[in-house]
Amino acid sequence: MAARRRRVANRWRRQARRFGITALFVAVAAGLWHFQERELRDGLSWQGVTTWQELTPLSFHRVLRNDGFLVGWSDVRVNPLWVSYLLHDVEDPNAGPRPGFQRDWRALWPISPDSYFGSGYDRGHLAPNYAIAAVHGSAAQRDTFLMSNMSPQRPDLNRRLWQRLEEVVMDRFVPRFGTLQVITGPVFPASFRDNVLNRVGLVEVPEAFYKILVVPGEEPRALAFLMPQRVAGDESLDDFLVSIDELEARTGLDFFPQLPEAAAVALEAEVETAGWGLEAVARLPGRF
DNA sequence: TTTAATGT
Repeated sequence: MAARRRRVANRWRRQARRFGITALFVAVAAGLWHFQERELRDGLSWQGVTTWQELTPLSFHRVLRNDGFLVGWSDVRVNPLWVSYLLHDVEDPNAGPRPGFQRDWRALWPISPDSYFGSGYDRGHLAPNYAIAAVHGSAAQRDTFLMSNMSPQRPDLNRRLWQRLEEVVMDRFVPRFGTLQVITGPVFPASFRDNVLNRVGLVEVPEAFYKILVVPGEEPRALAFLMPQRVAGDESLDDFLVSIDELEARTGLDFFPQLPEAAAVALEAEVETAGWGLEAVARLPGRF
């Protein structure tokens, strides 16, 4: 009788030890994953990964790590709230042929490549095809065609004004400064009714789009644009300059959470165009 | 320098 009780107790002890070892292994593996993931994210962002100022259902998002860029994906708005990437000067910039749009299976909702069909909106890249492909290669280029990198854009914005801005960034600013951190994304209407109803299928339609350019360094400089959906397309780019503070107020995001307060004030409070040579490129004609 | 994308 006593021998049998001892056998049972021993079996339980062995089970407990086995469970403990498994739990320890899982904890260590999760810790290693977390540490490595944080390193990889930090390598794709300047002064910290963009996050919300206050956590609400509309500001909640999760970070999708792609080849060459990060996406702050919202399953509530069914949009990227921001994308973040680095561009640097390359010898012979060129991109392969456009690989075609793909569903992103990490998204909660089924957003297929044809889900904008007949809506009157373009599948607008946030992380751009050409610049990402030229700097980060063809695997990164394929990732820019994931539907998690798209937001509904009016054709006159996407193909004209926004395209001109993307071209100036890659062809003028990147060679001029060597390295550029870019954060870009949509701005949504304040009206809850629009948030719920103004959608292409499941995808909420933004009212505007922002793009932030930062030249990293001891004394970083930044330029920020806010462009509405309805544009003619041939406007001067400097018509759309805003401060980063204004974009943080409109989006509820903190774009550079590790930037010290004094540096943030210097960089974000005012529109400062000195040194960018914007006047020379603000009216360059579109490609299409 | 076809770096945007639709609809056929």
